[in-house]
Amino acid sequence: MKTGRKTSRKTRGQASADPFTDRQEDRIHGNPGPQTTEQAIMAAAEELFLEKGYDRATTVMIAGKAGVTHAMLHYYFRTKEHIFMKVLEKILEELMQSFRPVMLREGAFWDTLEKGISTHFDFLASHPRFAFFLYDTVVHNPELIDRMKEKFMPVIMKILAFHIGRIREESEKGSIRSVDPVQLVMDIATLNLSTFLLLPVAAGFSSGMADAGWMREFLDIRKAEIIALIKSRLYGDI
Amino acid sequence: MKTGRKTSRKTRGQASADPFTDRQEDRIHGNPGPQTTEQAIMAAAEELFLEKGYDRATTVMIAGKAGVTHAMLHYYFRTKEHIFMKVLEKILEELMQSFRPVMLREGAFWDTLEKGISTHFDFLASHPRFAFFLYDTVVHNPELIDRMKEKFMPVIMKILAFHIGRIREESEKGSIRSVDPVQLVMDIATLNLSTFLLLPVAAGFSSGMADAGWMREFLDIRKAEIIALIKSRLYGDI
DNA sequence: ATTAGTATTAACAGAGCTGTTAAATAACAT
DNA sequence: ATGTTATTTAACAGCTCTGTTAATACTAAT
Repeated sequence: MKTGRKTSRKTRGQASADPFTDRQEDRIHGNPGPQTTEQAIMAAAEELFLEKGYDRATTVMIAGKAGVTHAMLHYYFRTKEHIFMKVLEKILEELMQSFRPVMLREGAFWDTLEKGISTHFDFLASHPRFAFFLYDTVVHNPELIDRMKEKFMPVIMKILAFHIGRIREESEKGSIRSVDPVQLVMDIATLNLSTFLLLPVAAGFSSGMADAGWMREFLDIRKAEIIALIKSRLYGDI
Repeated sequence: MKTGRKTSRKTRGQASADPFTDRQEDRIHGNPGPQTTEQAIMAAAEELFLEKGYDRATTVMIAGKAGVTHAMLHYYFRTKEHIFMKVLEKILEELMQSFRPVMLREGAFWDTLEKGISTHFDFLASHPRFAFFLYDTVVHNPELIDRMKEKFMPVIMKILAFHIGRIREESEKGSIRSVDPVQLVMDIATLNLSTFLLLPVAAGFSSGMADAGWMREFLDIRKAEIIALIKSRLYGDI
């Protein structure tokens, strides 16, 4: 045992021969069992990038969590930036998906808007680190976001334009109070986002955060409060 | 010229002999002129920590901005953490100071609250990087905040308790709508903070951000909107 | 002018991080 | 079995960052 290699080698499904050209497509289909090394690394990367952001999630940590050497990360994804982009793309894709249903609703104005607020909030709740992750990336590695912009900006703009347009109509019609539609959308976005941005801080304040149910309860209250805020802004009453 | 030293050496006022024990107190008094090296480093550190946060503001950069070698930073402050704590303390002190006047007002409820919102907002506006800086530190280097907690937590709690108490009174008295005081304070804090947290993002969206006056105008509108939101939440009307 | 103490620098040490590579091992086709 | 290819590892190279140190320049007091 000259090299000091670990005794047992884990056996995973094999990934494609040359990961960069994807020559062989011998991926296992619906197999829920043992991941390929490539998948294990992706999963670990997603977890760690969300938890720590780009800079503080090191390739060594990611590989460690996936149970391999960090050389494997470079073997399959070549650079840290590469794998980060894959993770980012995946997460943004989920965000877009979660908004699709809202866009199709053409019901009463307030119902649609409330549903939009609620959907946005629920998406963030089901990805509690997303707000932090996105903010951290925008602030510290904006160039990584920039490369995604052309792909996702149009969708975001469409969603914003949709709601802004409807708010403007109602405002002109006089069925809601006169508001600046852009400001109202900003109200909603910042209230929702900052709930999750500041969640760790809020947890620190909460003395009884020992119990697991705390967060669920807190988020329910918070969501109701945000909706009440916006509704009273638009209608006066609740 | 064996050592390759720079030709002209800058002459600054001298700081104390042994900076750690402060043996000599030969600091220049009201002198607004040339800073001591120590002061130059502090000023550069404050600027860079606010701009980039703890991790990305390197000792080399700070010293460079102050016009000296990074060895000087360690000479005067021993470690990066030391100088950071000094900067943090200074900034938090300013924050506390800015709140003092609000605490003394005992006028009508809404006037006091509006003044509180406005003061908080204006403080953030006059330190546009403060929200980012604090958030970045809480998230990435919480241990640095922890060491400040015992000093500043009581003051923060007092301010919060003051407003929460008054909101609760009014709510029970029936002069405002029934609200959860904690949620309302959270509404205010997150609306104000996130305005500045997301300022860079907002600037990116704003097409006409070329003109310098943009930010001033944006912040005025935003502040009015936040106050309107809270007021309509409490009173229905505006 | 000499000297003692202060301020400053260049150079280096040590740590952690990303990315590369040669060699070892496993899987597989023949 | 044998050879070919895919996977994996250990070791290392190069970079950046913090902190230290020995040597040098400056200042002021005598």
